[in-house]
Amino acid sequence: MSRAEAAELPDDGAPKTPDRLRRLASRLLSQLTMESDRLITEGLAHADARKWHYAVLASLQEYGPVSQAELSRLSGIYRSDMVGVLNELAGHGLIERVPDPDDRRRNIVTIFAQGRRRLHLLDKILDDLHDELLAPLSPTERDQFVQLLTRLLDHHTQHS
Amino acid sequence: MSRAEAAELPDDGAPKTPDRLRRLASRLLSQLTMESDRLITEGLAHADARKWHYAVLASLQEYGPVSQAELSRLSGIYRSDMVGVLNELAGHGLIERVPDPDDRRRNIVTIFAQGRRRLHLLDKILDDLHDELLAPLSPTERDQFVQLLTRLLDHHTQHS
DNA sequence: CTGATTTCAGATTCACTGACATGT
DNA sequence: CACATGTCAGTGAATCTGAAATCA
Repeated sequence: MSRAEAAELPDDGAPKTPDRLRRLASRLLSQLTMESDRLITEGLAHADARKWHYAVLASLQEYGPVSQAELSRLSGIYRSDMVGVLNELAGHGLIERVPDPDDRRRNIVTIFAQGRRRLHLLDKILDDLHDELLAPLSPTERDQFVQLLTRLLDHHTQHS
Repeated sequence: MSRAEAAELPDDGAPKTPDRLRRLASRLLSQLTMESDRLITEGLAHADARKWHYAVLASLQEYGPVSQAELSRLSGIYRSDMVGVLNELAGHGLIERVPDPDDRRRNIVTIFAQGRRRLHLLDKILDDLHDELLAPLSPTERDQFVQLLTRLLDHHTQHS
């Protein structure tokens, strides 16, 4: 903490850390996310899958049959984009979409056995990919990292 | 090392954490980064600035006059997109771009006094925005967070 | 001739909006 | 009437590719 001022003696103040750019949380976040997205997207592509496929299958597995709008909220996909994802999943025989007799606006989406198998496969793939993503961190640090991310995200999704 | 097999016992197995979706580091990262980007972009927009402006000005301040290609490496902007950013900055009288007499392919980019003033302003704005971004974390935790991000990013930019 | 620099023109991807038809 | 759902068409922004002109 003693080497970088002086750049502007009199009235400029600004004793900012020299390489402040490389410590900006927002920049680190977006750069790391780009690497992460690349890694995940490529990894899933080898299995001919996309991350939204996983998000939808996992949500279905966890919450049982739900409407598309509900799925949209659970998985974070826009309801306009959900259509395409479900078309792909249904095209591979992983899910089924049937009209809800109780509320005829809705489609009820159900996961098939084959979809569950697919989910398990993607689970394994994602495990490996996250091992690669978090490689430099110890198990404890990985937990810390996820904890910190979760708290930040919760804070920002609550206030909005 | 002891929890994740057994996935194949009778039929469904799947002892996966129930809300595994919400613990996936990659998902947390991209979701948080979206919030972060929104926050930063909007905040800077109030001062009629973009994040690349800051990145370029900060790089210039730190490394002195450099060529555009060098700036591109330092700030992370693509060479192709650097042109537009520099045009904007030059249009506001914040920087200067002159051909290098020693290597006539290059332009040498220099920051003006007004650019330095602008940089200090953006520094303050970004300080506040990061305070908002990291609000739920204590000072120690913020350091931890930045540390973790840095280590991860270093690891992945080295291996590629 | 290989390779670097600035620049432009365009592709691609993705979150996001708006609107419409249908139904509650 | 206001509001929710599924669908489609399209915008805007940002990353990234490719190539041309100039020069080392």
